[in-house]
Amino acid sequence: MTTDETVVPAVHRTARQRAREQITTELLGAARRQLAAEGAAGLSLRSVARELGMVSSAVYRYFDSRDALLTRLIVDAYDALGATAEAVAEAPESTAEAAAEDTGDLARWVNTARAIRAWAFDHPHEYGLLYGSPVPGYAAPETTVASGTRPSRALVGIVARAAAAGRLAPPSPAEAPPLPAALAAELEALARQIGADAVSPEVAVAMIGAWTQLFGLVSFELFGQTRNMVVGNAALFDAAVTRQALAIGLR
Amino acid sequence: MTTDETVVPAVHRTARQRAREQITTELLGAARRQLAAEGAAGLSLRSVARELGMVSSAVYRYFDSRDALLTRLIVDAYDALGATAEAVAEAPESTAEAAAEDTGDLARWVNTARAIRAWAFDHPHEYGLLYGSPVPGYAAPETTVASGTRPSRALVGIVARAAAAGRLAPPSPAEAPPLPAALAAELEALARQIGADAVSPEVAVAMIGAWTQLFGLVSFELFGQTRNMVVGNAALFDAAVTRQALAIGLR
DNA sequence: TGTACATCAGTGAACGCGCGTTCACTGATGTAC
DNA sequence: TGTACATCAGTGAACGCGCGTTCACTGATGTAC
Repeated sequence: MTTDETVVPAVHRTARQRAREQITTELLGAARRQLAAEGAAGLSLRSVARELGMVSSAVYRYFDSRDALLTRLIVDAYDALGATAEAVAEAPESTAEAAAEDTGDLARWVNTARAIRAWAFDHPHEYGLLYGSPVPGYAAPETTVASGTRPSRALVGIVARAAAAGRLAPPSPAEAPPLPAALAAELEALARQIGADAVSPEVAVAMIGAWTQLFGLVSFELFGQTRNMVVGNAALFDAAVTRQALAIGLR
Repeated sequence: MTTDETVVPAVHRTARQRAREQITTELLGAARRQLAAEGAAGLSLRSVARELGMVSSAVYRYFDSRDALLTRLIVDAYDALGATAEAVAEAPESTAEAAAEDTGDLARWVNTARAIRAWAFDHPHEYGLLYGSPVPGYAAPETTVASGTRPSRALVGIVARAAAAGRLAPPSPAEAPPLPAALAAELEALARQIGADAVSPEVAVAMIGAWTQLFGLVSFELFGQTRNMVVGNAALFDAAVTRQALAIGLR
C-alpha cells in the first residue's frame, strides 16, 4: 500500500484526475484483497463496489467489465512477480553489505528461484491466477503476453548472459540420447529469436526443465496436493533447484 | 462409459438398486461432461439434474451436496489417473508383441510420464481439478488422500523397485553441495515409511525433482501459460523427462 | 399367493441469495469565451 | 472575474439470470406376515 500522493508531485492533474487515479487504485486494492480471500472465481464487481461503499454500476466508470478488471489484476501480478524476479536476477555484481556473498550465476539463479517462491507464498491467489488452472469463462487478451513472460525472461536472462560470457559449464549428458534434429533446430531458432544465441539446445532443455520444475514445486507446495510428501520444505526446494541449475551448467 | 449391466451378472439386486446404480453413473457422467465443458467452478447440481431431465432436488437422493459430488469426481479422477499410471509403471516384463521393446526402468519411467501427460490432455479439466488451483470454497475431505497419492506412488514404485534390486546408477552429483543433515534424515525417514528403504536421500531429491518437473511441464502445456515458449512439444517433453530419469539413476 | 406397511425416488414450489450489466438521472467539476 | 456549456463520477432501480438447499407431497417398489 504505497501512498502515491505524497510521492508524486502532482504536476498538473485536476482534482478529477487525481480522484480517478486514487479510486482506481482503491478498486484494485479491494479486488486484490478479495482475490486473496476468495480466489478468482469469487471475485465480483458488486462486492468490490460494496467494499468501497459504491453502487455496483459505478465501477463501470473505471473498468469496462469484470473481465477487464481481472485482466488488470493479472497483468499487475505478472509485473509484480516479474519485477521481483528481475530485481534478484539482474542485481548488480555485489553490494557493500553482500560483498562476501556468492554472486556467481548459480547463486543468482537459486536466489531468483527463492524470490519467486517467496512471492508465491506471499500472494497465493495471485500466483494461482497466473499459474493455476485457467479462470472459467475468462480468456486472457493478447495484452497480458508481454507481462506474462517477464518472470521467465528473468530466469532465461541469467543463463543467456552466462552463456554469452562463456561461463557456462554444462555437464556432458553422457547417457542421454541426442536430441531429435527437429527439436534441436526449434530450440536453436528460439534461442536466436530471444537474443540468446549462445544457449545450446542441450542447455535449453535443461533450462526449460529447471523452469518447469521450479513452478511445479511451487504449485505443489501452494496448492497443497502433497499432504504426505515432503514438499513445502525450503531445504528441499533449495536442493532441487540447485541441482537443476547445475544441470544447466551454471556455476 | 462401461455398460455395467451386461458385465455384472446382477446377483441379487432389486430393480431399485439397479436403477440407483445406473442413475448414479449417469449423474457422474453428466457432471464429468460439464466439468469438461465449464470447469469446476461452472459445475452445478441444477445443470447436472437438468441434463438428466430431473428436478434439481432429486439429485439429493444421490449426493448429499454439491461438495459431495465434487469429492466423488475428484476421487474418481485420481483413481483413473492412478490406474493409468500404474498400468504402465507396473506392466509385466514383456509381452509377445513388445518383446523387442525396451522394458528397463528408464523406459518404464518415461512411458509412465507419457501416460500421465496423455491422460491430462484427454481430461484437461479433471487434471485441473487435481493439480490446478484449488476450487474456491471447497475443502477436500480426508477421503481423497488415498486416491490422491496413487499417481505419485506409481512413479515412486518404479524407483523403489529399481533401488531395491540394485539396478540404480545415480550419477555422482559432483558439484552439488551435500544435503543438509536434517533434510537427509527427513527423506530417509520418508523412504522407510513408504517401504522404499533402498532409496537414498540424493535419489529422493532427484525423484521429487523429476516428479515436480513432470507435473510442471504438463500444467504449463495444459494451462497455456506458455504462449511463446516451446512447451507443448512431445519431443521436448520426452527429452526433459528422460534427462530427469537419468538423474535419478534409472537405466 | 395376497395383503398391509415401510421404504424411497422423484416432484414442484419456495426461500434467499448473489451475480453482471444497462439506463436515465443528478449534481459536481472543468473549460472556453 | 464571471457565465454558459460540456464532461463525467456516482445513484438507484431494474432486467434476467442461475445457484444450493429445504420441504411436504405422491406414487411406485420392496418386504414381512
